[in-house]
Amino acid sequence: MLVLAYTKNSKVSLAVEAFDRAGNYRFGLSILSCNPLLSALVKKKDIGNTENVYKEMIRRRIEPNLITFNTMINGLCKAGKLNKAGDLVEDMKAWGISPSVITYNTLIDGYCKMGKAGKMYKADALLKEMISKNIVANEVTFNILIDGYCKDENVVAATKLFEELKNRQDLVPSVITYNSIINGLCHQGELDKALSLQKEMLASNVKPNVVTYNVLIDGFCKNGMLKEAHEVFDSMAGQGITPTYITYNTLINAYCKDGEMQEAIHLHDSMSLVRDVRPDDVSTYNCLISGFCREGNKEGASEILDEMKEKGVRADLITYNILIGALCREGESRKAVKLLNEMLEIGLHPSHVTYNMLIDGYCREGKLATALNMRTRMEKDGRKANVVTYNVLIKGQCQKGKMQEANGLLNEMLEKGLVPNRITYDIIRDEMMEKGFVPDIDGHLYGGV
DNA sequence: TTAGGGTTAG
Repeated sequence: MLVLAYTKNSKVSLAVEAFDRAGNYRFGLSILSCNPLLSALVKKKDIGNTENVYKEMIRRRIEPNLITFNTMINGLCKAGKLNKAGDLVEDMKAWGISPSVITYNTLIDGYCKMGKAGKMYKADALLKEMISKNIVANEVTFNILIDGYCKDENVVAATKLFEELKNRQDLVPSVITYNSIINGLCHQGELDKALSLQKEMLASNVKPNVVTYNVLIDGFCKNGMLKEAHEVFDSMAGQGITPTYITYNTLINAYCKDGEMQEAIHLHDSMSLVRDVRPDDVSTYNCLISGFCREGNKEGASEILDEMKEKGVRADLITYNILIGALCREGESRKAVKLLNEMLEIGLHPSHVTYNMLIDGYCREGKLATALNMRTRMEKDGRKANVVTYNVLIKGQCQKGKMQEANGLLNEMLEKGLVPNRITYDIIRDEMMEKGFVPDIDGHLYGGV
């Protein structure tokens, strides 16, 4: 009972401890406590403990049910462990449990959100497999695929599914469907189409929500139409929609990127006048710090940091990343490493972004050996080198004229199954080919050059 | 089980 009580009170680590103790004292633990605990751990993105609790459940012969498997598969997908998630589908069958529409939706979403080429092909294959097993796709299935195609910059495929959904007798598009497709259109710069879909929502009795407005505001901002973005923002009140801190962050960030720090600060100040909007979220401060750093205004940035301290708002991973990035770009990698150590001291786990910026910082200063040491440190910290890491290192080697070393890194990256992106090709073209060096790597790379 | 903002390489 203790496990469930702690889980319900969001005391997840205490719940895990109670779960462990329950094993030793042989207290009865039922699936009714285990499933919520697994679900809470997944929500906390604590995949390590999620997997441990699951293994322990099996060891203690607590029989998993459909919800257990769906929760586990969701957790593994969110952690990017798609293969393990697939294995669990086989496990559940062995337990005599058939995958449900939720199982398939979860897996399809996992593939949709994976950053790999051809992921939508895999997602579509899963959809076909699901249909072949007479499991009927629901509105969520459509939403997941529509969003996946939009993020894959294939709005045509997304629109096709959207039309299919509208033609179905048993299903209707929801606000989430519309938001996904409006977001996709915004990213393609098709603001007119996005706005007409917003009108279509009203005609179909689907009420736009704050996300709809956030997406439109961001769309206008990212297409350099700040005035129009502000107009959408101003129109919210008339529709009875209250902006959230995300709405403000979107606009504040756009003004920061436009170099209009005055307007950004003004917006931040005005947040405190709106009911239910917290002006002291760390993410809003991050927008402002990033804005000041971008224009090289150190005083501005430290004023914001001081204000955060005054108000008791703690810097997070992204705050540190912004500051580390700024120092690295200014050739102050040593100071940046001090911040890296500081974040470790206060218990913040540096991300790929943190390490990649530091590696890039050293490369910019021509300190290639130190850059490679930083990669070692990164991997010791459990962050595997990714495409950005290799791009940065390859460029660093090229700029020092070390073409064989650059080529070696390129091969290494391909051997690890990392997929080169547009920037990799730009580096090869601009740095390698330009210097008359022909990359001595296997054929599949040339397709994109 | 699904949608929105803030940090990296050009």
